[in-house]
Amino acid sequence: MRIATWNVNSVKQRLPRLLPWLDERQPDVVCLQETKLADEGFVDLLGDELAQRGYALALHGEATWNGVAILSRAGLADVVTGLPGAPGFPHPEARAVSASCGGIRVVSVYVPNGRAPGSEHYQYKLQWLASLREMVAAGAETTIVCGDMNIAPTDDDVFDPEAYLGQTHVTVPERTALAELQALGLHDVVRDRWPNERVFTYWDYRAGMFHQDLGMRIDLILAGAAVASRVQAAWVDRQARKGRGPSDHAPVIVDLDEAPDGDIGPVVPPPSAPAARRGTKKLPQAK
DNA sequence: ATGCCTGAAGGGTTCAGA
Repeated sequence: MRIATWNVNSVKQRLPRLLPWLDERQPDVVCLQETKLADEGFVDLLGDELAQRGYALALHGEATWNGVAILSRAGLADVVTGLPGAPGFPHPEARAVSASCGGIRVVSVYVPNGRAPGSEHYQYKLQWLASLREMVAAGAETTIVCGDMNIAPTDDDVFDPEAYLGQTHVTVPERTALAELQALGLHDVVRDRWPNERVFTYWDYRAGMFHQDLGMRIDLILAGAAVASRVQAAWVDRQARKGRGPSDHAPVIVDLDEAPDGDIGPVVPPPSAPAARRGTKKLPQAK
């Protein structure tokens, strides 16, 4: 089974990239973030296209901002929108949706940005993460949390730690909140697979940041033990960040072996070649 | 000089993003 997560930065703007990407990568489950569309608009825009490809939808969107979804052709049951008890800003925002897909509890999350350390939005981010942890704690073993965490787990996950001093995404409280979530038994499958590689998932649109590979790794797939033990491959699909009209985030993809009980296997054989491996050469750092 | 892009809302500009 192939599971992917992608912050598309507007599903409406990304349609010309999203549909070909689905056809090429053939994910069985897709977690989307920043859909920026209410559920009715989502269905009107691409409900038919997704149905043709065999995907069932779990949507939790709103107009203009945020918005998450799960697309699945590996089963879709027990959909829960939002996080129980999660704070709002000031009202609850569309930042989480969960569903059971092929025996796995899949959670698609778009963690609040935080804006500035110490700000109201930053406190909101930390409280929201505590609510996420509480929900996942109910069954972490068979859960996979996928999405834009808006936290770089370590300094190895940013192109230049000094460039982010005093900013969100790298502060100790944020990293602690992420570590507490992972302490439930969730494995960071991409870092586990590529422990010493330069791996990013987000590059700012401006100033040729992608071209220079000046990015951050903030989109994560965190798998409970029963899921992590099945990981065959885990990688960032940098191809999707190239070319015309990309999102500023790249998809993250994980392939799982069949469950030991034969619960579900891949519906379509996954493509053979992941994105080209990159070298480990250190690149010039931004000023 | 965080607002060098991008997207959204709504209007001839502002806010948000990380």
